[in-house]
Amino acid sequence: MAPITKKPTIKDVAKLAGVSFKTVSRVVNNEASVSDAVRDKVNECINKLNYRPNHTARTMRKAPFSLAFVYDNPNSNYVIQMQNGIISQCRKQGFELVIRPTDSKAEDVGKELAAMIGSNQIGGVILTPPLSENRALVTFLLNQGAKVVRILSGSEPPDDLAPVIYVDDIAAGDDITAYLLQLGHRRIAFLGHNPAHESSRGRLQGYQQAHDKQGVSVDKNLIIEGEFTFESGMKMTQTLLENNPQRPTAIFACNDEIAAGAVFMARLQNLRIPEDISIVGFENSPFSVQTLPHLTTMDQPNFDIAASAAALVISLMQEQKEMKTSSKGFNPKLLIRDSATQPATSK
Amino acid sequence: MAPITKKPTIKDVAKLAGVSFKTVSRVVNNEASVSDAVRDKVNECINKLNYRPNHTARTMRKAPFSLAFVYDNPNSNYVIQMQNGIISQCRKQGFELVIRPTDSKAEDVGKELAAMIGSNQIGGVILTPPLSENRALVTFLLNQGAKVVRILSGSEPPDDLAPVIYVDDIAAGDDITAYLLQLGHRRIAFLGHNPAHESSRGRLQGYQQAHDKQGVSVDKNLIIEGEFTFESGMKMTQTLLENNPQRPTAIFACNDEIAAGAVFMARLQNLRIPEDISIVGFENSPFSVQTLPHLTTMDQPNFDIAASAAALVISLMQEQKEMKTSSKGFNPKLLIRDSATQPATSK
DNA sequence: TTAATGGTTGACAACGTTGACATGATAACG
DNA sequence: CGTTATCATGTCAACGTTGTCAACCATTAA
Repeated sequence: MAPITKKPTIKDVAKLAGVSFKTVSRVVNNEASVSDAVRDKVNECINKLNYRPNHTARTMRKAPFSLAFVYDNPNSNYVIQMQNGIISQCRKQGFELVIRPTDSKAEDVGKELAAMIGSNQIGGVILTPPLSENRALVTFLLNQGAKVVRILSGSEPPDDLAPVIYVDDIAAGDDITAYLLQLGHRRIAFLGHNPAHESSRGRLQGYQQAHDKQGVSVDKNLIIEGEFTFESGMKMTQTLLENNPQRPTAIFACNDEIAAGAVFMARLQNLRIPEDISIVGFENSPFSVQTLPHLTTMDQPNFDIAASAAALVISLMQEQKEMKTSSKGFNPKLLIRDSATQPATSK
Repeated sequence: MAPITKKPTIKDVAKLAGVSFKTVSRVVNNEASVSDAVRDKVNECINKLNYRPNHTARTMRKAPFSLAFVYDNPNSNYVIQMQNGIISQCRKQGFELVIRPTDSKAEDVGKELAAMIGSNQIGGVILTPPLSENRALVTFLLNQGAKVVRILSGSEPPDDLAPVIYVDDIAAGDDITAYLLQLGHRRIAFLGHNPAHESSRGRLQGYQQAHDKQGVSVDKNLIIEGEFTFESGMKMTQTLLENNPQRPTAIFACNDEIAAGAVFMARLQNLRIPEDISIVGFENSPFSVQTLPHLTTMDQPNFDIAASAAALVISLMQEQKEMKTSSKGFNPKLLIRDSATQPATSK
């Protein structure tokens, strides 16, 4: 293809087709009242000139066609999955995505985003935890005139501020704990307790709930605090094994990265998995297949969650109404692989 | 902060300050000939109204202030690091980043990007391997009128098509191999050979080169083909150990993920690291600290590489000249941690 | 035959900004 | 004092598109 000299405009197309540029605009926007003959001729000229409507001019005359994805999350896998989900949806609807990583100083995020909204670059924002838990930020963004969708942990939207895509960590924590209990485990450790972390709280609550349902009591010594990292997973496992001479028969790790660390540490201690100790993860991230054996885990459909959030913001941007009722929930599903089995004693 | 009714424009500021809107424009753009008194008053009014220049209108009148980052890479850590580096630079210079993941079908990428360039959304593109190796794509994008910067493996730019940020994998492969040789290793395995993968080729070449310099011959059986993944790292290690009764004393893994897989598998085979076998990685990714011991590796400054690529595209977009000479090279540096030591025999 | 209808099309302004140019005031110079 | 250069500011068109409204033509109803 030859180098282009200048980008063709709607007027160039109009001249070539012998119609007014307004008619071309009508064709481009698929408006009704254009005769078939004219429509065909215009389309032909558009192709001939390789004309692309100027996104910028369009945005100026109408509304922004871009949305922002704000993340403050050390987990690259999570971010990339979310990002890909959002982009996939954006592409389908002709929207563009602008990325905004941040360093958790929520105030600065607010200012920066306000600048982007104020400058008409973006019309909508998708927030993930922990940013999405910041109600002040949400309110602030709404007041700036942006559409906001939050991705949150919970069994229902916490308020009517803005639509929420929620993931039920309690039910999921319950499910996977129930699975371990049903296998016969009675001493199940919980790795990754973190009161400041919404998902961690939810999963722990589900863990507790499943025990209660079965009338099994929880040994508090088996609940270990830590970060959502591989390294922390190793350390927590070490702590767990050192402090509990009566070894737990199973470990519920709060995410796959912790679980991978737990598998690694357990092997270092010459424990076989799952024969000596069962280990389950959470999220179905790439980490879950970076262990031997592969992890039984909860499959959390991040891509779909993100796509669904994107679809929601876009619909908010298109309709002018508020649609506060359009929240949607996702339930992670148990994904059985090879890292959990019946405890030795019950065999 | 109260909900805003309508975004203030330059004219609102002008009215409030009692000057013409052109003067406000001058203040906003930091142009010279504005008296201090007026400048101060205008700035005051800008703050009072919380005015933000409309990015869209600006883009239309001048040139696009956005660039695209195109990736086709399964490695989330890499993508996120690059992305963060680019964004950090963009932010400094008031540019915006648009993300474009793709599924390696180069032709579609070209079309999509052409559409974005044609519609004036973006003025520049940053390409990473393997997309950046596709000269047809680069030429195509240049012909569309975009500025292009490629990130490539090599010791110098391969051509004058467009500026290149290049990472010298050969020198780096040489460096880390030389380190192992200098420790006394004579049987060093190479994991992750992949002729289709530019970086893999370069690192292997460096590996060979270091051996040649020392007059040490390479045992071809120690060069194992595979993917850049944890799982492949495990498999390659297993193959390596099975096929070589005379065990290598060190492993050079083509990246940290492979190395982590190697560490895991070596442990499964009851090998101590580094006492029984030294293992080094490449990239200094998060994987390099997700093993015990932490990996000696080559530190590849992805963030800085990306920031530098971004700075380059932006300068190309700003200057109208071509700047074909502005390529820049990076050399990964040896990062010594705990996974490599002298071989047992030489102790 | 005339008026009303409905489907196509075009003329023009507008979005918010910057660039080119014009104007007015002040300072510098002979 | 008159002329010119310099600085500060303003006026207006333009970027490429869409919204508003008017105009046109062909058909149908009265």
